This record gives sequence, C-alpha cells and structure tokens, in this order.
Amino acid sequence: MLQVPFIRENKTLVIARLAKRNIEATQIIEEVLALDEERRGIQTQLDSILAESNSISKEIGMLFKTGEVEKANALKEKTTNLKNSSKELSDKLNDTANTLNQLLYTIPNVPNELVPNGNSEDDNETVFQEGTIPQLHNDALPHWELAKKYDIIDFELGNKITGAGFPVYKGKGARLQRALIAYFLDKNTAAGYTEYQLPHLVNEASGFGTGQLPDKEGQMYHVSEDNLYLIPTAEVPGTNIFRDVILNENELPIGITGYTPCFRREAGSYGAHVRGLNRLHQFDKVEILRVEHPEKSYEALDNMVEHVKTILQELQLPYRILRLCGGDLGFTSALTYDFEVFSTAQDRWLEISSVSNFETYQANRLKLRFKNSEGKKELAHTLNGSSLALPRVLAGIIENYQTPDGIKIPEVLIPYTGFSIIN
RNA sequence: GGAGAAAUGGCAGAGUGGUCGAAUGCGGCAGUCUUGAAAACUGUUGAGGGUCACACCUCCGGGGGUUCGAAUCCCUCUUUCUCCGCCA
Repeated sequence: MLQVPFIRENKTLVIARLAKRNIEATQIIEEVLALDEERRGIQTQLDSILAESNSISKEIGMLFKTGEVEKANALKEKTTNLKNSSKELSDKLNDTANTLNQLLYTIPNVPNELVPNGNSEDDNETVFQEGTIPQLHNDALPHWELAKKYDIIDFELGNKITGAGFPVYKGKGARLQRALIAYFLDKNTAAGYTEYQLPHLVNEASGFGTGQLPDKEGQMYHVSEDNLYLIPTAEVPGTNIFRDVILNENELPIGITGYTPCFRREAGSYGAHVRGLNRLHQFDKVEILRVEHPEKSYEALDNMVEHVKTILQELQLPYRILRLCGGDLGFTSALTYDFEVFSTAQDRWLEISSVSNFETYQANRLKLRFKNSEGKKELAHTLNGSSLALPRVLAGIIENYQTPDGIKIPEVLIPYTGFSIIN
C-alpha cells in the first residue's frame, strides 16, 4: 500500500498518476489525509492521558513504599476517570486507523511516468519485437491437437482425475516440461539469482503481504481446514521471505529464483481463448524476484527484461515486449513489461512473462526495510518476473517447431531433454 | 493424534507485580593502541508512533483479562522442544 507521508508530500502527482489508471482519486486522497490527521490527533490526546496515569501509578508505588496508604488510596480514585477516557480514546484510535487502512488498501500503486494512458490491453505499447515467425506447412495444428497426435499431453485424463484445467503431461511431453524448468533455473542461477524451493501453501499473513488478500481471495484455492492458500505464483512465498525484515544496505541487491506449481481458480474465464494450455488452474512457473535499493530498482527492472530476452532468443521463439497501459497495469505494480510469444498455429500472441517493479508498495505492507548509509531505515523496492511460465512457452514451442516429421526440440534444450524430436 | 516443558533485544541468557525497554555475555558499529592487522581497553548498539528537536506514548510469541501499576498473575490461541503413537 501507499505511504501516507508520500501521499501528503506528493498529492498532485499521486492524483495525476492514478489518472493513468482511469481513477479519479482526488476525493479518496483527501479522505486519507484527513483520516491520518485525525488519527494523529487522537494519538496525541491518548498519549498525554497515558503519560498522566503512568506518573500517578509511579507516585502510588512510592507512597506504598513510604507507608502512606491513605494518600495512595486517594490517588487511586483519580485514575478512574483517566482509565475511562483512555479506553474510549484507544477504541477511537483503532477505529480511525482501521478505516484509514481499509481505504489505503483500495488505492492501487502509483504508475511510473512511462506507463501509457489507456483502458485495456489494446492500449499497451509494444516496445520491442524480435524473432521470425515461422512459415508452417499447410496442415499445421494448434498445440492441443499436436498434444493428442503425439500423445504428450492428456487433457481428458486431467478432467477425469481432477477437472478442467489440470492437464496430464506424458512421456516426452513430461520430459520436455522438466527440461524447460531445469533450463530456466540454470539460466537464472547463472545470472546471479539464488535458487529456492518454496512452500506451495501459504498462510493469511503471506497472502496479505503481497496483496492477494484481502481483496483477491477469489483467485486462490483455500484449504479451510488449516486456513492456508495454494499459491497463485511463487511471488507470494518468495516475497514473504522478506516480511518484517530489516536488511543492511550492503546486502542489497538480492535476487532469488524458484520453480513452483501455481494454482489459480480463474473463476469466470471460459471460452475459446482458454483452450488447451492457454489458461489452466494448475501450471508450472519459474520466477525471479529481486529486492533493490530504491535508486537502482529501475535499472534492475531493465536488467530483468534483458535477462528474459536472452532466454527467448536462445529458444528462438518470436516474441514481443509490451509496456502495460494504466488500464491493464496490475494493482500493486508501478511499471510492468509483458512478454508475449507468437503462437503461429493459433495466430495470436500468448503472454508468457510479466516483469514488474512494485517500488515500495509491497515493501510497505511487508515492512521490508534496509538501513541506509545514514543508519536510517528505509523501505526497499521489490520486483519480480516470470522466467518463465511453462504452459504457453510449451505451446509456443510445439506449435512453432512443428514439422511434417514431428516436433523439433530447440537446440538449447536438447542437452536437457536427451532427444531432438517428438514424433 | 496423546502427555509434558517452553516462548524475553541480531544471538545466547537473567529477570515472578512498582525508576525494567529490560542485567550479563557474544556479535555489530565507533574510537584508543599498532607501520597494518589481531588482541586488549573505552564508548555505542531493539522496533514503531510523536516532535524542528526534546518531552512523551506503545511493544518482552498473538489476542483478551485482573490491578492504581504486568515481561512477571489469570484465560485463550499460535509456535518450538522432549516423550509416546502414526508415517514418506
């Protein structure tokens, strides 16, 4: 969430930038500032009452020691009023603070100046495109047909075992999937990211820390018996490593990577665009995360974009990079680049990575800080990105690499798969 | 799942109702000494709110209660450890 002092000092900027998201925020910002002022006023009143009652208590203690019981008892009566009003004030303080926080939760991150105006994905800005779109033979098939033809992914079997959106990978399909995971992790660790294996279920505090809770619980599977959530992305357990952490400045930057399955309810999204691997309830993803010094976070974002680019270049997939417009930008992000691979057989772009800078928005919730060179505590910046999401990369590979003789395996993956063609 | 014990500052560990935000040791930081380093010595060193800065307020696993006053007493939840059971 946003920091109140930041809002106070940059009111016009905040309102102007939130307008990129097509939000008219003037009223809510004014409300936040008013509530904060109220909160501080109540706090001051409460503090002085507590100070008084503390000093009376000390006095009573002294009187008992010197045996002046009568005087002590007289003082006791004085505290009754103080107690009542401090109780009242602290209730009021809690109410005000809660109202303020509820309001802050509803305000998304302030977009970076680079974020283009716009309403929907149609207004995203293509900033880079690379790779040649292959000329496929006449009976080229979409991946779900190829999956069936070569018996590498079984969607019906997943239906039987679990339900729609839980495909079963078989034989060379399973092996290709594992190869991709290993390849991505190797690329990421070679780039300096430390590999982690993270829990696939998280508690409420973690869901809250990265902003999935309280509003987006509909997106996550919930295990009510234990009050745990299945992770929708490794971002959740990965970023929560740093909840309530104060780092030393020299520990920055931190980069971690991890492979996890991801579980998403995707309630309400059905139709032609969710066929095959395009949208699943369970899928695999390798994630990269960084904790950065505020002055260096945008350099780091560019760095992450470059890193993901090299992977797609090596896989020789045609892709493009989009800068998300205000209307399409995620709630917690200040600037996001989406990577899309072109699926030739489906004749459409598939999102395979999303790389974002959250600035202090998550860190503020997480209380992730570092001690700067002056010894003062400052919120760090968090960033993350997929490198990469498996299913659509897999779809892109099997569609773009299909030949009349079978599906070829990209050169860089052959050491990982142990075979060069699926036929 | 059953029985018992525990949870205090970065770590270890004292503190059982009244200058305790908390002894002591280690670690960290600064300095003295040294050509430099180590050792030794001296000082400093939790977090949040608040203030121009002080003052002041809150926090001893979380929540609630008793009391004029709680790290210390009571209730409850969570976690950890030991023993038993189960088990990849």
